[in-house]
Amino acid sequence: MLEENTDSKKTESSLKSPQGGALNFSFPKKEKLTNKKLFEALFTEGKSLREFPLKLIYLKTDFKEKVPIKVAVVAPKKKFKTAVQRNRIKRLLREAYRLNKPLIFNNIEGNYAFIFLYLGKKTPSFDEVDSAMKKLLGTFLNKEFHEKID
RNA sequence: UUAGCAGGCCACCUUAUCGCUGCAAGUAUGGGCAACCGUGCUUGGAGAGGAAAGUCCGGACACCAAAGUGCAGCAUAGCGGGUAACGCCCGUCCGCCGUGAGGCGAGGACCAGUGCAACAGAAAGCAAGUACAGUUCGGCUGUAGUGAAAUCGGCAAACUCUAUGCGGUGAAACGCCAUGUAAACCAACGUUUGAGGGUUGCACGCCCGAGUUGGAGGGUAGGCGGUUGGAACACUUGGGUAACCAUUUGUCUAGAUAAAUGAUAAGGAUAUACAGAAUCCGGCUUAUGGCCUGCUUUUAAU
RNA sequence: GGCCGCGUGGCGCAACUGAAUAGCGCAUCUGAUUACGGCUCAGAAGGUUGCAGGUUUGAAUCCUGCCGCGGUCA
Repeated sequence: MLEENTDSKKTESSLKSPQGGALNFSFPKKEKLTNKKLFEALFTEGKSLREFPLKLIYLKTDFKEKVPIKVAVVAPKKKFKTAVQRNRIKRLLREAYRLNKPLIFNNIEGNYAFIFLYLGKKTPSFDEVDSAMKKLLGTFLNKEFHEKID
């Protein structure tokens, strides 16, 4: 089932998938993580993966909304003092996630909450964030998804 | 052109694709007698700043069931004007700085009272008195020496006085809805002869008042309104030295809530400073790229 | 978003009612003592008082503006 989906990513059949479509690059409000309790749970119980300059904290949960993943993005205030820098980083992370969504959206079962942390010291370019995001999502899939199959 | 002074303006732009947040219209669907409301899709149009910042002043607005009186406290300080108001702005006098264009100034009062003055110096504020000279011979006058200041005063960004102003708390204000033990249990005090609470730091006064406080144990920390049309912006004419005021016509110009402006490609120039609204305005201060205009000096370099 | 508080040698503090030399403890360095080290004793170095202005004869202290850090709220 899942392998078929990855193979037929760019075909028309996957566009009609009930989960929102493989080529759906949208990032609506539903897919944002807003619950305070979930945040706390993530920081205490969540597992983490690193791919410099990014860090992913994730946790398997259930939501009321029919969305597979909820995502939040963090830029630390200690390293980046101005709001402009923090906004810039958060926008880049969000954009990178949005464009790489199809990598994981069709290969996942259940609900996950994600937090992306930025660990670098300087404001990055989009290419850096994008490549790191791709690697990070790949390792996430390998860990969670293949371990379960085995 | 370089240096300096003052004032004003702009804040990379255009197109395409993908994406985000409100608004309007249409449409599908669910609910409702209906008005409408929720969700999805499509189209159209809008979407951070000159400082949005610091939170340093001044207001609007909201609440405090008296928001009252007195004391305390705080702020301002030539004079005149502007303003909703101000510690802001304009004009002007004076003082200081600069060759100059110009800039800066908490700039009332020590003949109301209290206080302060290290070192040096004979003496630093009930006075006392060195040396020399002069002399109308009166411990009268001058000079020297110390010091910021020597019988003349100085210092109120010393207490203070004078004049004027200020009630307090800030959108996490405040109103409504939802959720949930729970009109649960134990102890103390009390029900008009009043426990306790509210009311500005204190006192008085005033108001509310049948519950309040503590223990043990537990619940929610969500949604809607406030929330963007305003001391608004642009322009016409008139008044005023100016700040500004009056007036004509026109425009609608962000409303997020883990928090909306980004990515990619192409072109103009190849590079883009400081920096992100959070209730809203008027200022001040600080950060910062570039352009334009007028003026100043020696006429120094071309 | 609002409201408070604090900045003094490397660290923790004092001097804040203006007075010329900014003090104390720990740590550091040098010497003495010891076979060596510690303890102890003697001595030394280390400060733009967070920064910049102002008032004053004189500022860590008073005033103004910045910078940094911390706390608090329904």
